[in-house]
Amino acid sequence: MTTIYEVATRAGVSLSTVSRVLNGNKSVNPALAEKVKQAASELHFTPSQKARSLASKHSHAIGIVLPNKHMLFASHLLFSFEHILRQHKKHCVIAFSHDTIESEVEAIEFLLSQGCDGVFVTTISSTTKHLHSLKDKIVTLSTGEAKATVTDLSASVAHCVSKAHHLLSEQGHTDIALVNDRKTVSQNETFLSLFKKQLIVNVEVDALSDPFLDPLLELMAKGEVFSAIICTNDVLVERVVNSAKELGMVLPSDLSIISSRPPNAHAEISSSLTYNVSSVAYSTLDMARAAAKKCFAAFYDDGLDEDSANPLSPIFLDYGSTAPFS
Amino acid sequence: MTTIYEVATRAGVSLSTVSRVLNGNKSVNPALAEKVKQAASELHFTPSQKARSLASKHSHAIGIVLPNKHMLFASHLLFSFEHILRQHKKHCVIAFSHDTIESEVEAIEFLLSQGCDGVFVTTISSTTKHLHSLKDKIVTLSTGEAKATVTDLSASVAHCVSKAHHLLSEQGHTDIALVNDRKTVSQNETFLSLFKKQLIVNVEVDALSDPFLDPLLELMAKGEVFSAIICTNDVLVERVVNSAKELGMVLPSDLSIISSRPPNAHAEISSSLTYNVSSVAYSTLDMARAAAKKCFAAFYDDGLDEDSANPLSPIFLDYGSTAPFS
DNA sequence: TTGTATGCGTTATCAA
DNA sequence: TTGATAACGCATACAA
Repeated sequence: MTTIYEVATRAGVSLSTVSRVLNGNKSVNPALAEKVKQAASELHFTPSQKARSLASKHSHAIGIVLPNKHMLFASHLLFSFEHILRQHKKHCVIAFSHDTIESEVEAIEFLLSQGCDGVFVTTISSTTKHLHSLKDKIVTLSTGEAKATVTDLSASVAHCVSKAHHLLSEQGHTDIALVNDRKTVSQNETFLSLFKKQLIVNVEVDALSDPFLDPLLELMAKGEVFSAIICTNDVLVERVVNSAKELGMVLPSDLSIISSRPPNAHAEISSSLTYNVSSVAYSTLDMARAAAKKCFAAFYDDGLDEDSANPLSPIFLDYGSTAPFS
Repeated sequence: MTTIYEVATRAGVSLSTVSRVLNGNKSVNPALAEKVKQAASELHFTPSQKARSLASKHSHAIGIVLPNKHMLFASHLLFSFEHILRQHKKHCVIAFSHDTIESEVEAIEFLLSQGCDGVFVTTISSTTKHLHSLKDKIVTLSTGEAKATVTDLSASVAHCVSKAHHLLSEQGHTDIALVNDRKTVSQNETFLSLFKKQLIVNVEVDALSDPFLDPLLELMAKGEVFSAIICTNDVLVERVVNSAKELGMVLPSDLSIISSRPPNAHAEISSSLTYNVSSVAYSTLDMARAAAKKCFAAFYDDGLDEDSANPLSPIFLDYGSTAPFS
């Protein structure tokens, strides 16, 4: 392994000059700088991360806590996250939480003990007192409404529902129904006020195992008319679509259906659906970008500048399952 | 951060004694050792990986190259791999290759430049000359038959086919057919000799897009009888199953069907199948174990001992789609 | 068996 | 602007 010292001798300067040039922050004589760069490239010099992280405060390693082995969503997020990190010459150390708070804490502590500058948690985002002491080393993906005490990436299904509602409203729909399986949404007065109370069906998550559960029929039983439905879950969408077809409805002209994906779901169409459903969801790329930015700001002094100030916002994926109200 | 030196003073010994106790290799006075452990735990001492990796030769970081964002198989492998690594106090740095050789090389070099002791490559496993120089730092998951020049984990679909054949033979089947989409298998004389030539259907991968392709009909057209079929691909299985049902066959009594999964597929049943198909595949846990073992042996002096010498072998997942021949 | 001293390859702090 | 030199926290060869 070639060291900074060898580069120094070859360039005829001291090692501290080399360090300055390579880190490029301090002012150096351009002529010398050129010499150093030349020598460095000739020797194929690669600074030792080991030494570098010992001498400086940072290891340039960022930990990421992943949920479990079925990481459909997380794999996309991880992919983008790693891509961004590598562009900034930082690397990504992973650890799985096994969907429990204890294991999540374990994973975080492990990553930190391994020298990570900080940790990005994509899972439960529990913020126990245990973690409170190292909160400035943690960025979480907060998918709920409850704010954590750590730096978090706020992404919520309520925002998605809101965006979906907005889109439908723009298309002229006034009677919009909500088929909801989220406690967080059903408690969020702000978003619920967008809907007529009668046009909301709340479905318990465990009730989904009942194959006879038919949200569409439940809605119709209320005797109200509606021209569009927002579902917070793909299974619910499937039920509604199938039911609508059985009832002889023509989609989307008779009924606009839109899926409002939770933040930790793909921003991609579900292959199990027989009907392509438009959806409102967060882009994993956007999330990764936002997460990286938060991490850089929290773990390092110099924040990532880039095209700044684009808050995390749901995107609309139009697969033609909504139509203007006529 | 509490250092080894503080532990030393508190325990009333020198720092080298502390180092010895904590690394547990050299002989130390049990009494002193106890003191040191006590002091260490009282101070919540956690050795700095940064310093440790600079002073010693190892960073205790192992890189893993993942294929792409759709990592269905790799996520399971990663999960198990990380679990094993963490048990041995090593951590897992990831990088994605984007399914090209160039990006794979990039990923490997990046991981190595970040100080990883070695890299486990789960993807293309190309072994260009470029990588040959650092072959002792690379373990690959070789899913083909072609041996790489680096340390590799040999896993092949041919082994799976062989195992499937063996299982069916044990059940009394003598006329076994093979529906194959793998070039590597169709060139492997050893395994093909298990089958009667007439009972082999080779399907080009791109031919799978043709919905009228019916391997079962092709087989039957050969005028031979057979009581069992081995498929090297889930799509093929689906075709065979559907076709068999249309022909009025009762599964599995009329026909045993078994899926011989390629090494880089889940060892889980595919949810897209309407019929549960038994399969022969590698367990991702086994693969992770084997990979970890190879990595430890290649990157560190002390190999992982554990229950040694269990070579990677396909497992049988019985979902009842095979029946004894009668 | 234990303690001392040196080195690992950088970054950071001083003088010059 | 540059160059010595001191950390960084630990492992380890060597001396005691």
